[in-house]
Amino acid sequence: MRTKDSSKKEAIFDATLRLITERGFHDTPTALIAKEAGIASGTLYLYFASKEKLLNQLYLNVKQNLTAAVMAGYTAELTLQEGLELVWRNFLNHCLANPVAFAFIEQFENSPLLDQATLAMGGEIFQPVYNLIAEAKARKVIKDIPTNLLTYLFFIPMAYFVKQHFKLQATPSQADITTLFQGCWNAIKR
Amino acid sequence: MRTKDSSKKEAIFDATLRLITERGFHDTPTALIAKEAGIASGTLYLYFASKEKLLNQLYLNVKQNLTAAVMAGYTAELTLQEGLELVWRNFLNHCLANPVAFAFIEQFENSPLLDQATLAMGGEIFQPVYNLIAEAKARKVIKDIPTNLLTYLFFIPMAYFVKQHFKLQATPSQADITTLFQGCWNAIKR
Amino acid sequence: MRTKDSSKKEAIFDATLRLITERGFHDTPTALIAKEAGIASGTLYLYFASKEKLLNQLYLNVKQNLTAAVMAGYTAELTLQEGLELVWRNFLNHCLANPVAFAFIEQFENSPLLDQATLAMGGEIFQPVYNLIAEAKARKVIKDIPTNLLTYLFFIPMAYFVKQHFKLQATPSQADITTLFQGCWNAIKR
Amino acid sequence: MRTKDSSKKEAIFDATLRLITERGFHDTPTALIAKEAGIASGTLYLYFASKEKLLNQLYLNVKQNLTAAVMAGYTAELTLQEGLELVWRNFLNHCLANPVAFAFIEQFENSPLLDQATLAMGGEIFQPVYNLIAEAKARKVIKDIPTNLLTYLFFIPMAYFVKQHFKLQATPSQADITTLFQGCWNAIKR
DNA sequence: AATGAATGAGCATTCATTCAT
DNA sequence: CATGAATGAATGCTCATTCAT
Repeated sequence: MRTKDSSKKEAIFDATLRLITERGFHDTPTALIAKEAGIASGTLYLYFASKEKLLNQLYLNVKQNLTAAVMAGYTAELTLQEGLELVWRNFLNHCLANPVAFAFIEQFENSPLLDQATLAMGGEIFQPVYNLIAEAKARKVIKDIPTNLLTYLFFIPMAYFVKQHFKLQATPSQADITTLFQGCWNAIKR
Repeated sequence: MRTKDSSKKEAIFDATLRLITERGFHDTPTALIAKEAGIASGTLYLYFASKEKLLNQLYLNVKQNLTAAVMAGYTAELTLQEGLELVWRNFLNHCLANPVAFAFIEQFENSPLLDQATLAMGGEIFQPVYNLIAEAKARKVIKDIPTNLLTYLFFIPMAYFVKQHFKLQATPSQADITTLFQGCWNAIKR
Repeated sequence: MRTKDSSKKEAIFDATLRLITERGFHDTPTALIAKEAGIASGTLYLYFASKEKLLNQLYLNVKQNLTAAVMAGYTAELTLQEGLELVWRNFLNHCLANPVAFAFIEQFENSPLLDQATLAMGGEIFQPVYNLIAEAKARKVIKDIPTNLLTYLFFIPMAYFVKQHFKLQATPSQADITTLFQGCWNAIKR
Repeated sequence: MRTKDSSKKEAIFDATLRLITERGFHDTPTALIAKEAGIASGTLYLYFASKEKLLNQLYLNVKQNLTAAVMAGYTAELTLQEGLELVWRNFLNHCLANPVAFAFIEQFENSPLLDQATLAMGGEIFQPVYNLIAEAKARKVIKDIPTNLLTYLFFIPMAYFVKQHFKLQATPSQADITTLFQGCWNAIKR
């Protein structure tokens, strides 16, 4: 008996991520995913119940990695403002370093394949970041307005910025990044 | 007066828009679009060379309507700050009033079906809005930073805000809208 | 005493019989049979060369049990007429008590999976019953017509009767049973 | 526009009937049915919603033909006994002439693919035959026992007889047929 | 002997597009 | 112009069977 290798799950995730962002959900047959992952087409169904389930699990996996990267290096030693900037830059850097992952999240969140349960879990994954925002608000470092609005103002322009660069296959300049951060910060600071 | 042709094209656009946002690209067969548009399935191909072309043309059409709505009511009498707020609120209101159209733009921009030529034309359509931003920048009403960054900071959080409300089927409060506008404005103002 | 092997074979037979009659041939994967039998999917192939072989062997096994039950209690003390009635009622009772087994025989005999060799062996298994018929014929208790016709006339209406009751999940009344026996008997008696 | 030809439905029925009885339900892919029917694989779905629906409709069609054949030539001029014999022989002759159709009915009635609605309709189709039996009973030509039992006693042995001959690819003798009829008649006559 | 992960051929069904009418 | 029947390539998924452990 061969043992069910968890590395195989990773291989499937990798192949899927690459193919989906290159070709879209449609036009990415499971047979192709399997081939790229180096397994037989049927084997995929040993690890995932359906293509849809695979995609949803991949989404969670990618989002988990994103959150981990975003919170990396955060310690209580940092001031809240420093912490927020760290998080903002971590987010940006992770997206730039993993444009495929980020493109997938964007694409999948706008797709009917994302099921409600996964959406909910995806929200929870991001909780650490929301907590940081909430604390900064409580400590009066940033404006006292709804947390979701703070998130939109602080992160979304940057996310869109990254997406545009990915689409155009361009690399953003440090100057632009700093300018953008200033703008995002001004939007929420006290 | 519309010719017979263009009215049929409109019918196809309408049907497509509704179906796509309800069911997604992948679950919207051309046969269904034709049926909803009140024509035979083959007739669709007299007006559009392929499903992909139809979608790209629809995208342009929707974006055109959005731009028109965004610039509605703008006159030289307004100060630039007043003009920007008008434009911002027009954008928001149009999206809220046409959530289907907006959802389609979002979904399509994150899809590999959007071809490069259409993407470029879509950018041009929005030119009037960019011009306003550029002028405000030149007149030192807002920061002197790249126009694209200004656009992201000023519009994108609001667009995302609308999208979230659409997903949750909720109506945003006037208070949130005003708060959000303040944030967007703070991000770009001098 | 059963060896370890034969008990496993029995377990496979039991599981197959139950599953096939519940779900039909086409919806009963070998993997499920193995699971229900408490063995690994590969193990099944240590006992049977293929699914088809398993089914054919099961058919023989079930038919053997049926024949044994049908002849149970038969002794030389009985008159031939009494013997035939005993056999007829044994048949009916066994089928009612084992509707799953009977349904399987019916289903399998009408399936292309039944191979010629098995069909022939199945006929031989029933030989004791044919012998009884033949003897009754020789002793002029029943009509002097081909034995196979006698079998059809005497048994088949009852078999069909049981099948209908199984399909409708109903239990036949004693009155109907007696009436039916009278009919079957009238068909063959001198 | 090509017109939806009803002869195509017939062609599909014919091809299905032949293939199913030759190879069984499994091992008869829709693609093969289509090929044999001289149409493209997708075309089949223009005429039948699914393979299962096709099979159920075919069953009804075949049963209808059987009933029509069974009642052929029946007139009020005949005595009830003559009528019953006509019907019995019609049944036999139709089955012998259309062994494929008969094998299909048998196979399908023992399959989980037969849906409840079709089963019910199939019963109704046979109503004329039941009526004849009921009338003969009322007129005291045959025994006063439940109609279903009369049907089993009168028809089922013959049906089984035909099935055996079909399986063995043999042709029954006139002598056997007459003998069998005598038996069936004795089973139900007053 | 036993396991169960792995295989890959095979199948029902869909759908963008074509074309005879 | 318009129709909708016809096409057939493509796809997600199943399952009997094999084989490394």
